[in-house]
Amino acid sequence: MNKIRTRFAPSPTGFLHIGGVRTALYAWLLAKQNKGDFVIRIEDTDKDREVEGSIEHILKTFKMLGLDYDEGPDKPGPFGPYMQSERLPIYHEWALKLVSKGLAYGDPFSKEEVEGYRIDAKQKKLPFLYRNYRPNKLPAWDKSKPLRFKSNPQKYTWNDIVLGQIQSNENAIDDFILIKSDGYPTYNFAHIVDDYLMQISHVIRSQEFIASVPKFLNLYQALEIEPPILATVPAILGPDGRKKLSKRDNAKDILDYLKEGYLKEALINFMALLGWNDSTEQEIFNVDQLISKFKLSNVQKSPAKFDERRLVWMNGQYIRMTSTTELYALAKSYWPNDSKTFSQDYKMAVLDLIKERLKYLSEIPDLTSFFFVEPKIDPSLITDNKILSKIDNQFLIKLLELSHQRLSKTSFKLEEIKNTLNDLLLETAQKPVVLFSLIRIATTQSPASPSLFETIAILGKDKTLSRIETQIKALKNYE
RNA sequence: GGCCCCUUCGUCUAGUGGUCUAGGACAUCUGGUUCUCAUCCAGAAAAUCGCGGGUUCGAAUCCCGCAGGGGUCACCA
Repeated sequence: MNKIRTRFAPSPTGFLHIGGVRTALYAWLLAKQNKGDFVIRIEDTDKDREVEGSIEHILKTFKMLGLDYDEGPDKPGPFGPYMQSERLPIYHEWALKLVSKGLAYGDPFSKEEVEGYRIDAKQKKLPFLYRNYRPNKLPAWDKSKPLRFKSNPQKYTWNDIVLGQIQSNENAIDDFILIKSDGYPTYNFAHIVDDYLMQISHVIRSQEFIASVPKFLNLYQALEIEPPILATVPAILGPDGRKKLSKRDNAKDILDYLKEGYLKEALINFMALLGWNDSTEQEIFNVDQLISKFKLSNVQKSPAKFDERRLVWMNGQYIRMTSTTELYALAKSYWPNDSKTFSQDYKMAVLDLIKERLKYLSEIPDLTSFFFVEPKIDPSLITDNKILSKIDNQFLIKLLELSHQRLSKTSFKLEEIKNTLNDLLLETAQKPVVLFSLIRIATTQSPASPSLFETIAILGKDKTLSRIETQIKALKNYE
């Protein structure tokens, strides 16, 4: 059996979103699973649509996700170059093969004329078929006009690993353009030549190409080459479920997810599961498991809507599975500026504490600011608190004073803090909801924060006590 | 309009003729975990399997129609 070689062939028109990367991921998984090759080929045959910097951006996305490629524009291999714009002579050579066989001809019509035919067909509610207008005597190609393929309409039945058997009729076949008048090939032509020359075994692509497959099959026949194995992955729809995810609307750059602190393993797991599962109830798969379990034949036929909440959940799962040491390394660039002067041990302890409520790393500053900066007193935390607001101010002050006094006598080890405050609970006959909430507010000035004992243990004795003092003063000022 | 593809809880999905009065996960709701938020745990609600016929003792699963959705019909990929 020939080596399995898959490819991802983006055009450099911007960034990659969930949909694009998922298609690439499936191709990558298949290659890895079979010890094959994964190739990146840049389809830059439309100079008008090209966006500056896209290629670097796309390659960076692969690198950041850890989806390594064996050959690509910046990774030469035996079948290069991997930029279509650098392969123009190859396409011309193949085009001439068709010309010499009488299977390609110079387009005799102007753009306007073709457009006229198209409108005419539309008005008559007929499919527009260029071949109906094809002259009997094929015009020669002088390269100032596009080169068209002389199609040979017929029915096709082919097998798609995901979709199964697909049939088409003659109407799906038409004379399409092989080489544009600017000398660049069209996608329809270039990808077929390249996939063949690059010995691609499996072409995995998204659904919008399915309608063109009969045309491709017709061209393979004319070129007398074998088509690769085809697999069509379903589209990914936007959250509204109406249309497929697109850059125009809501789709986000994968690199942005990475920047926000989504872990690459979570992103990969999530994308893999958007349209694939291994027929079990397992939801969390590490990359190795994905490689060994992935099967194209298990890919869903119907399109899936992208629900970011599931991604958020999954990222949380991965954050919790990651050791704090590892997470600390990943989180380096996310700490707030004010944390600069604090030690690694301190930050590590903070991270360990907030880890279980972290959804993505860019939440770190919001969740941790009070560990690094003296928080501003926020009176509403008490006045808006259902229970504390009903308690007499004097009594709150007294509780804080007692807490201050008792805590000041301890060594501030976690166990001791715990015992001391529990004792105070008994002594003052207060419920945790009163005493602990009060101290928590005094020390964090935050509506939500990690558990009290751990929080103040990390904060340390000095800061804890001074913040309680500050709160007492503030309460006294309300008098 | 032609051609092609798709159709199970709000969402991602399991399911390949009987074990399905349809399972899991996300989201939602409720309760528990000495304080808030979260985590975790337990539980609830949530799909008459797009609709209509058929085949069969028996269908989400097979067949036929229909409907809805999507894609495509570029000198874009």
